[in-house]
Amino acid sequence: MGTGRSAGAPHPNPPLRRATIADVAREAGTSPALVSRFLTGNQRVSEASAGRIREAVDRLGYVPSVTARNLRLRQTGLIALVVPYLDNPLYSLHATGAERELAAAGFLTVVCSTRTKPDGSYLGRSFFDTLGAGRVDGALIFPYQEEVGDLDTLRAHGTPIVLIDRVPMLPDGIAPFDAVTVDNEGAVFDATVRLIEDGHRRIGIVSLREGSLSGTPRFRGYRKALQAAGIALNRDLVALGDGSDMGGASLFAGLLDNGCRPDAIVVATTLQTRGALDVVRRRELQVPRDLAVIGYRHDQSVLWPDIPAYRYPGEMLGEVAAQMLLRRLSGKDGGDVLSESLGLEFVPSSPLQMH
Amino acid sequence: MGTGRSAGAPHPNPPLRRATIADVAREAGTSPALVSRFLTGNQRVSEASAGRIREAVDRLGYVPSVTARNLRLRQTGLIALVVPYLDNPLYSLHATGAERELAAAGFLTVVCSTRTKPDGSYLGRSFFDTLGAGRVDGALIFPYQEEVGDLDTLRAHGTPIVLIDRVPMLPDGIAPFDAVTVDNEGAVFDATVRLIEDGHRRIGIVSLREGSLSGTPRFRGYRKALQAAGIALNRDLVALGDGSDMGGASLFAGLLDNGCRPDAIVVATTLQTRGALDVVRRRELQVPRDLAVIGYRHDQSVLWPDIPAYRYPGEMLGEVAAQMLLRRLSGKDGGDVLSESLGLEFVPSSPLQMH
DNA sequence: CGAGGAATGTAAATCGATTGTGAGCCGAAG
DNA sequence: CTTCGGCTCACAATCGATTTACATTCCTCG
Repeated sequence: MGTGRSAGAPHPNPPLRRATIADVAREAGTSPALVSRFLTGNQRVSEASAGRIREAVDRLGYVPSVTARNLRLRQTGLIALVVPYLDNPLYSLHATGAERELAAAGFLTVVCSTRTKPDGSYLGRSFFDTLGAGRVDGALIFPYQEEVGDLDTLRAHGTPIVLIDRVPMLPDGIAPFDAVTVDNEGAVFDATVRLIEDGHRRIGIVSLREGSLSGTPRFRGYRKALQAAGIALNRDLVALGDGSDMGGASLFAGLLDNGCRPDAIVVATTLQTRGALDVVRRRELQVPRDLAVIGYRHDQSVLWPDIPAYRYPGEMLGEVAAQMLLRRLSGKDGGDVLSESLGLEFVPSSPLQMH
Repeated sequence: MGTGRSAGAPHPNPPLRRATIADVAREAGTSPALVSRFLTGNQRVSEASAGRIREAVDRLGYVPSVTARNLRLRQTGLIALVVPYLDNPLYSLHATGAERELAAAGFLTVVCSTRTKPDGSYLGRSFFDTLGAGRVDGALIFPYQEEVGDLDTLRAHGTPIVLIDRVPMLPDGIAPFDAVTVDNEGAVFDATVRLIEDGHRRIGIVSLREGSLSGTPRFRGYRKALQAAGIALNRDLVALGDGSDMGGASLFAGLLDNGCRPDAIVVATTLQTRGALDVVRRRELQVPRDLAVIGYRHDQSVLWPDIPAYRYPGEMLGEVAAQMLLRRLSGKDGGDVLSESLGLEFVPSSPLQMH
């Protein structure tokens, strides 16, 4: 068998060689170990050495190699933020909140859109594979139904995960994932109750398909509120479907046109609210005179006409999820699943109203 | 001096040890080198070995360590996307476009908001320091004036950079950075010309402060169009200032109220357009009957009332910038600065109009 | 049958930082 | 004067993959 006397790769990529910890050690007349200890603060170093090292460091302009550090420490300093796509204010709000927290803790945020294909279809698990390969230290995930199986892939790799907004059903019951959710049931319940208290009886709802991750709780809130008030559920007043603004517009228009004559409508997502308001404007309806409407909104949405709405706490969602993940990474928490639910604030009227 | 017979750190973080390339080699009865060669495809491997390696790989569920690979190859597979903040549709559009391209090329996108402090002030260069530390292979940067000095810090580290949207002036002239910019001058020029052709003479403009990175070209477009038509510049018709929607609203309202009686107004940013339209609605102006307005928009903005506007190519901006960076990383390009300017498409009316 | 060359394979050095183990040195205690 | 304990510090192993420089085969051809 071969003996290979003097082999080794000299310089695969020799451009400007940055100073290494060894250079610093040499410059300071000490050993790499000591430099490392001084820099990380993991061990006391005599004032004399400390001074010499400090000097050497800025004489050489030394900056430690994060990659080398990562290899040794078996970590990456990266957190993945997995969302369907970023060009929706909702998700960029998540990103904003999460990134702020993570950056403060010294982590970089990697964004991963799972639906960037032109037709908006799912990218597939290849995606989670790259993430699972020790590529990131943890992940914040806004789950879609399709991702469920792949989530398990990731977890099998031991990557800590926090779910954002909703928690999907796994075939075998509830998924034991940490999660920060939103109390959509509560908001829709509250909205419906408000309308009832205002004297409305024929209350319609525009929301997401029942059975979908986000649709079910919303519809449940609606149903419970009616029930509590002793109002019978009228299927004609229920318009569930596509969550886009287009979808919201046609569902809303459908309610106005199918002869059920609602005197109030709850629109249960931000995009659908946008679409619904478009219909309101186009038909020149007077709200709330002709029809009372309560919608959903986030901080970036401009509501016109200016209807009351429940504010989706997007940024805080990202923030809280990040904090939860950081806690988990610190290993402070036991084995029990963490979970938190955020409420939606009722905003009587939109804030961009003063001039 | 010490002799240290048997030292070494056993396992700083011993949880579930993933299979390494050495394990695969052992399992396949060959050497790590060969496995590496097979996996990277850098060298032909006999069909026999290939088969055994393939088998070993999936028997062990081996996934290469990206970190180790990165250390050896002196790279990170990471591209930073530096924007002021993400909770503005504009920037999330950049992110969308960039991320799609980068992901396709096997890079992860790291988002870095430079203005996440509660008061929206600049995070400071500490930020660029972490990036410069070989933390990323390249960066896409949406530059603000304040970042200019720090940009140089980054470049000194040798990190390839592509600027998005605008290129800042450096104290010593033009910055030799690759960049993808937007032809704002052209758009505003075009808008003004359109209004002139429609017979308007008292044409106002709402835009950003002159002298600011983005304000100057816009105002220049406006000025040139007037000049070309032989119309004198009336300072009363010029409202430059804050770029937020609030700012746009008050600048726009100012033009209506300062006695200059404009019969048309160009609003030169997306946010300001949003604010201006808010004023239009509030005062129940009929556009374009009472006043002609041409604005800016991006794919996510809903314009109401429905005025013509120039579409800011946010997503494409991110896309093109990413492609440019990838080209630069591939080393194909020479030393000359790359530069590309994207036009703004004129949209006579907003697309979300059918139902 | 032996030389020459292509095809495959292997050992070991390397990327750059972290850390267990023990060596050297000092002053204090016996 | 010896010994012990406490501080500093240095050595070398390690994280896991890549790659150079050889070593081995295996053919083919003179």
